[in-house]
Amino acid sequence: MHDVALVAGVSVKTVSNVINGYPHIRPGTKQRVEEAIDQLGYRVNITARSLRQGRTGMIGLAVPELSLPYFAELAETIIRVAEETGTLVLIEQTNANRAREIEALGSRMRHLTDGLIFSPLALGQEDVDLFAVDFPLVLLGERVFGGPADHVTMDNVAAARAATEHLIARGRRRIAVIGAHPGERVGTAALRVRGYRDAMAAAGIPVDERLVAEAGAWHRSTGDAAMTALLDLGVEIDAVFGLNDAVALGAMHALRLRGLRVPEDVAVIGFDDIEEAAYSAPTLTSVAPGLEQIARTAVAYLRERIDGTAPDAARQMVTDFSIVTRQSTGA
Amino acid sequence: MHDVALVAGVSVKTVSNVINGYPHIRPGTKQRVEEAIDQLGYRVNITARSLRQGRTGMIGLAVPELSLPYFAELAETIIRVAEETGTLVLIEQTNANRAREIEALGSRMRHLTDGLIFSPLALGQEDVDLFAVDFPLVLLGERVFGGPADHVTMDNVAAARAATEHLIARGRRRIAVIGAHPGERVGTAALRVRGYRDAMAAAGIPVDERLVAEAGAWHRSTGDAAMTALLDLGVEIDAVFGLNDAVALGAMHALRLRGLRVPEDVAVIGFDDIEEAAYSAPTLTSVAPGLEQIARTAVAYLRERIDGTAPDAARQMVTDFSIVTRQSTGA
DNA sequence: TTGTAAGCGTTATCAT
DNA sequence: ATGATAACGCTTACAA
Repeated sequence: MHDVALVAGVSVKTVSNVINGYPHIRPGTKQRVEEAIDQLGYRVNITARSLRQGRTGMIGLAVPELSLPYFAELAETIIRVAEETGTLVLIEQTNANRAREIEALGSRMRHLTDGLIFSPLALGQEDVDLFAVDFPLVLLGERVFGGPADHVTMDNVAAARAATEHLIARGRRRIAVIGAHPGERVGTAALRVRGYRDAMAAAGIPVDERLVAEAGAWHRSTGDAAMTALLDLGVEIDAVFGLNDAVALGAMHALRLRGLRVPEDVAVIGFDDIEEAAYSAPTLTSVAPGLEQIARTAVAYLRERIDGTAPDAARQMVTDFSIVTRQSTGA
Repeated sequence: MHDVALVAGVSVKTVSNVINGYPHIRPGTKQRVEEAIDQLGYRVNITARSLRQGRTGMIGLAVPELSLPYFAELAETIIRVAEETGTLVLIEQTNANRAREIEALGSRMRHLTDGLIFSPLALGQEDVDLFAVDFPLVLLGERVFGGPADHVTMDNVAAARAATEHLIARGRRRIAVIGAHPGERVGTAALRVRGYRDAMAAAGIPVDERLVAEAGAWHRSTGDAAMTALLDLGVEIDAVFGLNDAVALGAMHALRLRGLRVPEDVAVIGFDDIEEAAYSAPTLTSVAPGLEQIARTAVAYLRERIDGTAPDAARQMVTDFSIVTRQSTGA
């Protein structure tokens, strides 16, 4: 910058003014500076600017793992949306590990990012105080409610209820749930199971507790295993509600191995509407969470916190959902 | 840091020494400093350190899009591996767009990262000069060979040949290829098609050019479309080689719609061995590229360039591959 | 409209 | 073994 000033015959301050679009500059001066910048191939040093301004222009995104399609799609969307305001995204993978999630709230990425979008999977309601941090924070998901940070979530109970009603409307009554977390009060699993129970109760169908199957981590493999265990029980099943698409896809895999047809013998619905759902065999009906809306809201909330234009009180945004009907439930 | 020095009764330099593990410090001094750090909750300001050292401890990763499973898994692995040496990863999505890929080589991320791992999809051999940059760069993939930067690639010709031989060994002769890029000389598609032709020639099977189907972007949707077009031609087909797993999965989807059974009527093999391949219906045989090795090599190469311990000449590493046999070819 | 000077929080140099 | 001081490259008061 010093060199540019020298070449243009101005001071560094004027160079800085030109770079930052300060309006009151004589056109001739501006042009000379810009020529000097081109001539020298000068680029501002973001690190120095960050140090001076106390901001880096980066935000953090803490997710369990990018190899989980939902989080890959979430990251893709957040990076794309953040870029619209010139914000870069630093991704941290927590592996849904408690210690790593706690670390994400105070790690090295702090002081390097202006704020954090955090999707916890191990921390829960009992850890709510950990989210009272002194930097801009937006929480995603359903592990924590009423916490001290902005929160973007969806109405999981209503969405799960709608998913279950979708199955009931197609004549299914022996509906299994895969992915429950027994003992959990809040949290995605608990809320979705509650929605399932609500729908069953409203339809007057008693819930066979054997059909509520646990699966800790929501992967294809755990869905596969849980479904297999369920089939081994020998209980009658005519539908499956996978608490996310991965377990639903794993469950379909297990059903296929047993020679059961989807949807003729067993209808299957998932949750997340990942891209894969549109290409699985059969294609998978799923609850679409509106990723774009989630991402836009989260980035906007965080931006407002960073800029200091947000209200003091923590906000909560409940995003929309819809059901995308595909072959696995008879489309 | 100033405050810590004050509390510990030492100079800032000593605090810095303690933080950076400088060996010649009296144990008592060290302890006082550490206590002061704890007491004040002090954390070093990475931005200031970066400014002073001229390094940020971050590297860039430019990929087409995280919602493509292969690149999500690649990003997952690179982030994990980089973390082992305390390196953070800033991801940039180029959307396989030429302008954005060029920008990735000179964007704002420069000056903010110590180097770049770049997987180009639009730039090719004719752009080789663009890769002669003045910062540490490691290229991934097969778009460019003999360029001025370190390069991690696999032997695509051999791998594609092995994939084709896998099909031939199972008695298939009418083998379609999906995902060709006509007119391309180097580049992933061209190399894999060459491997296919080599295998066919070695087995004495003439190549029916109608079976070499184009698909520009390698998505499930384009694989689906290309397969459908191929079936519309009415040519006989008993196997499909999808040039990546996404097109192979899309092709399986199209086959299914036409009532063709995999593998009985048509065997299918893919490329990349993404996690989904193990759970598709049927499960998909695929060429596994050894992601961990690719990631480790790329990060190590970049690290050595950054540290100045790499040789002057550009290096090229050819990573291993293997074929994972699954149901789609009769496992 | 432009320039001067201070300072962001570190680390490197050089003393001591 | 530790300290004083000068940078790193930029932006922001404030002055002119």
